[in-house]
Amino acid sequence: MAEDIKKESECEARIVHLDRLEAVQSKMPDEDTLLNVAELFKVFGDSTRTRILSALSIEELCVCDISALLNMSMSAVSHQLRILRQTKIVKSRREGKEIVYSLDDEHISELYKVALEHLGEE
Amino acid sequence: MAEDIKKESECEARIVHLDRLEAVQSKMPDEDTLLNVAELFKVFGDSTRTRILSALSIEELCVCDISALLNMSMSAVSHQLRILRQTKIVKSRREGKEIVYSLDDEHISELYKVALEHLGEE
DNA sequence: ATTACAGTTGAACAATTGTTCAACTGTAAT
DNA sequence: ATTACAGTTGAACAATTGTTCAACTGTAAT
Repeated sequence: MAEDIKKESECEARIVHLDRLEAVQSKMPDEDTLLNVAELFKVFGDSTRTRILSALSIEELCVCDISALLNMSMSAVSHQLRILRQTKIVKSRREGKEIVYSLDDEHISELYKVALEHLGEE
Repeated sequence: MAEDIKKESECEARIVHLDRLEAVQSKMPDEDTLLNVAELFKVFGDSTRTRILSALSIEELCVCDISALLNMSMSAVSHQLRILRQTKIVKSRREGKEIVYSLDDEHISELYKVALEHLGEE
């Protein structure tokens, strides 16, 4: 309904094409889904994390290795790995003193590949 | 007792698996490419921008419409559209008093779709 | 028991970022 | 010329975020 849109109490916006708006609104995914999409992309949207994912898409690595590879402190890497772990993008297992990280899902490297393709073509 | 214990370089990291590291390093894309990937994802990684892209993937819209759809000020929307324009993700054209925005590239909606799929399966 | 190592974690800080506000531009109609 | 509208833009502010630092945990070897 137009009720959802037309609510100028706080919003200053005027509706120019009401028909279009209603069509678009009915076809859009719900708010929650879009929030999740944004959240997923946000995790990918940091160069440290992108580099970690790029490395892990080739081979599993321990924190120490990643730290050396990126030339960053283990602490900094560990903080980022926590974010990747919490969003189910990487998983970890202990192996003696080391903790080995790998991608949690093959979907992840696909997303990464699609982005690379997009960049490669312009 | 001034004993000089500290003698390491800037990076504290030790290399644990030199062989692995070299293999991974040679297979990783160059620094610049990874930066671009991160930059692209970063643009997608904001819920306002994700919602704009979701809407534009259905139909082209003017700023006023988007503003009403998202229930946000035109200024806020315009700021985000500028970022999307600068990264070649959307394009705009003037039509009378309005400025109509649309997706610049079909790749964009594909990336968006892959992300939706990923979320749908867990 | 003690030591060394690999990694984690919270607090603190600096840098980045999204939205608001106010002033502005360009177009169309009066 | 003036007015109204659709949109843009820079400065300012608050909120978020990435890295450092220091203290900590867990495992393995002495």
